[in-house]
Amino acid sequence: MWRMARPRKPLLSRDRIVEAAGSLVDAEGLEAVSTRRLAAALGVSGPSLYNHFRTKDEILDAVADAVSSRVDLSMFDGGQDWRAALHAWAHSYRDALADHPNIVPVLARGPGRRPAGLRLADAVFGAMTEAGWPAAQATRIGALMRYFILGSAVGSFARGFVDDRAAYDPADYPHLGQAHLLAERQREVDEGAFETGLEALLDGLALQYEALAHADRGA
Amino acid sequence: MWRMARPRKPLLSRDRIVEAAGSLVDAEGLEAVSTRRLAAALGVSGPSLYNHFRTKDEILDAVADAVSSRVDLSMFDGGQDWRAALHAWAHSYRDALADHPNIVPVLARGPGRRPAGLRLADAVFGAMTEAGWPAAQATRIGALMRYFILGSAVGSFARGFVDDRAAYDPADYPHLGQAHLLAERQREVDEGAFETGLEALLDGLALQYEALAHADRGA
DNA sequence: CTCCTTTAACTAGCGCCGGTAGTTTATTGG
DNA sequence: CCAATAAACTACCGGCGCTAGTTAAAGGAG
Repeated sequence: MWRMARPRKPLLSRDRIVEAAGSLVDAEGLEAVSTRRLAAALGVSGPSLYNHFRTKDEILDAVADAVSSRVDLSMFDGGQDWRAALHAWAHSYRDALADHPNIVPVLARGPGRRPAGLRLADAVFGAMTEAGWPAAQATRIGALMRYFILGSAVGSFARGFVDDRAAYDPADYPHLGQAHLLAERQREVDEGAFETGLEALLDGLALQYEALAHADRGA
Repeated sequence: MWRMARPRKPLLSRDRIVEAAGSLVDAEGLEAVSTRRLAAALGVSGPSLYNHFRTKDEILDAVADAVSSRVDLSMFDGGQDWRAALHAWAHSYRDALADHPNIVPVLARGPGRRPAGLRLADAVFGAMTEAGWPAAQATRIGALMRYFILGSAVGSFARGFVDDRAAYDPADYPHLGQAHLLAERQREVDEGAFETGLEALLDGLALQYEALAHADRGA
């Protein structure tokens, strides 16, 4: 028999680990990811992962960052209207998260030091100040957009309901008579609510923006 | 020595367990809660908890539901304006979550079957239809408010930044020169962003509401 | 009051977890 | 060429959620 030591070609790399971890998270959820299972999927023994990452959390952070890095930021480059850019960005952001909903809780731990997360914050802040928003407002816009998008991804509304009429007794919940129907229309409900909320948010911000422009002229 | 069997008075109750679990979550975070640690805090052996709950998740769900149940819903009873009611409700909801941020990820798993979560959904849906919103829109409003509030609680924006100028190299992030300042103004930044976003959301919904009334008159 | 079922505590232990220590051997830099 | 480093391994540690089986008190049925 043979004692396995350092192989001629490395079996692992950070990229390979992140990719396998991402697939596992997508396919089976966050709780299903253990270092042993991940290692097995890579054809390797558990502790080998620790030659490439210091902790399991570091691996998950890298997976989350890979998702963030897929968010399109190009709309902030062109001379696009701030509102249109924000709208396009929000959709790209949400789509990226909706493609990988299981990793969202990790993403929610904060833009922190993950480079792609920071790149998002940087791009939106830069574009808003460029468009004439004061710095304090630009910061708030970055934050509140993140709230809304993250919230829609982490807390699907419709997903929480069960397709079972009996679960929502009208004596307890007088207005939820149709709630069991939400279960089967999950995707549609969540997408509609997202779009409605996004439009409302942007309409409201546009109102603020106009007031700001007025105040400028007045001064 | 003595063999401990059934005590004269029960040492545990669901309420006592939920309360202790809530304190532990608040004080040390979700990951710090293990059934053994929780049991120790209650002066009891680990498996005893399973006489009162089927799983650890059930305990955490109960903690989350207790937080939800602290959200004020009274503003939906009085004949208050839908907008004012929604504003007051959103603040009460956010405050409840901000008081116990560590349990929010559990809450995010969905309004599901947790009774207090359902009560929230029921109240806001009922109030919006009462105010004249069509059912489909009322559902969306409930969902999108949840997105925003949950997102603000689960994904504090400012909390993610580090009070270290060097962490945000202007070569990588040209607009984040002041980002390290966010760390110390965390609370202020998140509260300001929440209020700005909430106002924008409500302003935008009011616009839609007016358009709706117009269409009604037109028909 | 007695007896029997149920209840609420316990101890022992299973399989899995994240992570460490120490070993082996191929690669790489001086 | 040789020393240092790197990348795999095996063996293990303490802690995890949870189950099984035990014990004795509580509570209801006759």
